[in-house]
Amino acid sequence: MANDSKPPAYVRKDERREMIAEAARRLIAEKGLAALRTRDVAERVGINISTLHFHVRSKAALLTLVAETSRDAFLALLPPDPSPDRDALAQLRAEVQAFHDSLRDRPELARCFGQLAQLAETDAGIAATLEDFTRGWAGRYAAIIGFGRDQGLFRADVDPYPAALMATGALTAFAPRGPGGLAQFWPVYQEIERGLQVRHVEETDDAS
Amino acid sequence: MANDSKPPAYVRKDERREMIAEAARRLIAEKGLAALRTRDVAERVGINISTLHFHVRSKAALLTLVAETSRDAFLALLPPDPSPDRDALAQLRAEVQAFHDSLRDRPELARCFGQLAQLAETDAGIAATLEDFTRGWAGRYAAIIGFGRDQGLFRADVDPYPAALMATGALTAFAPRGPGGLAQFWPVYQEIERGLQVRHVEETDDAS
DNA sequence: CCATAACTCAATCATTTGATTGATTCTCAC
DNA sequence: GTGAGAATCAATCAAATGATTGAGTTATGG
Repeated sequence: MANDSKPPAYVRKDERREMIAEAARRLIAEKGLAALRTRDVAERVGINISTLHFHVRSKAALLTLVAETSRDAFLALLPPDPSPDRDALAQLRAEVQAFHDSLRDRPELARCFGQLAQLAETDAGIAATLEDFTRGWAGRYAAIIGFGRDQGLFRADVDPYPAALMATGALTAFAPRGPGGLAQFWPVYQEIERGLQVRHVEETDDAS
Repeated sequence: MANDSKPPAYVRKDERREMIAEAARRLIAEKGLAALRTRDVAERVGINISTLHFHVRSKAALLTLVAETSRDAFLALLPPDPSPDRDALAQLRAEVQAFHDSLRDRPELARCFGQLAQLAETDAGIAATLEDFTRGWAGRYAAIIGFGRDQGLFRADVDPYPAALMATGALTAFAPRGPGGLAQFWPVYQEIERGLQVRHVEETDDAS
């Protein structure tokens, strides 16, 4: 035995890069992007700094790698693409459930996005990666909300894209240590859902 | 004349600290917290590094100063405190308008909060400053929404605090260079408002 | 088995960066 | 005016940090 205590010393480039990205992602989520040091990343992976630089040219390249792999990892957690043929409310709930689970099981992902956003100001590549992701993600919500409106489940006067920005924006607020962790996640979602749905019997009997 | 080209060389401690905080705030908003250098702050203020350290003990103290002054500056921009005696919808709109204007006129403030959030993990003082602010800010929305419910303007089944988190979360998403700047700000608010308000005539005539 | 490529590391560099020291200049109460 | 305190700066330090060099070590195709 004694092979579980000794990870393989030699690892293929692709796999090593993934290990490096994962370590960097966690460190960013833990201590913040401002405190990210290439040395710390190497140490967490269990390799020498020069080995890290062999696999990832520079710190900027490392951040690009983190952005791309985080985006891919996050997208892989999403449910099937929106469809007009399925119940929109169920699709919305599945979408939100997937996001909730990602916050619970892989909090580094969403936190990384928040941290990397500050690089978007100066790094065009990261900006593109992030914007593509954000647009695509909100786009899924917009599609579902549009289907729900057409299905008569959601308000007829709902504007899908702004409503999608509202929903994703509200939920994104839970990424960086949400108010009381995830305790308020579902109550907040309940408000989103109630706000979108058609209400059938609502009377104003005390109007002056 | 020629007094507009030569700022006073000697400035009182309080004022200098405010100048330093303002410069740091802008730099954080521009290049991100990760790229903040005490040298750059001093340069922007137009003073020597040692002068900066004379006024602000350390970089950590600088960040604490930035957090506190940003909180104060932001709170000073808010409308009068919520009241059950005034129209809740008008109060909500005033609150959102104030936030919108702060994003437009002093974007450093909201951006700084986002950047400083990453320090909350390790710095308890900054964490407290930020959390106090967030709780208080969302609390205003919760109060207004509660009043609106009691006034019959908002849904009877609205849960004020989660709804407030939904609203502030959705609007906060515009702080770090929102999707297309502030272009989508009011459409998103429209969705929030519609979601909160009571709807009077909504029929389901195609139910199966 | 061997040679080549792929991977790893110890040692080191050149800058950057937060911070200090001690001298200098300005302000203001008296 | 003048002296004491407040504010400023040039010069410098020590540590941190991104990156490189060149010499090992391991895997793999032939």
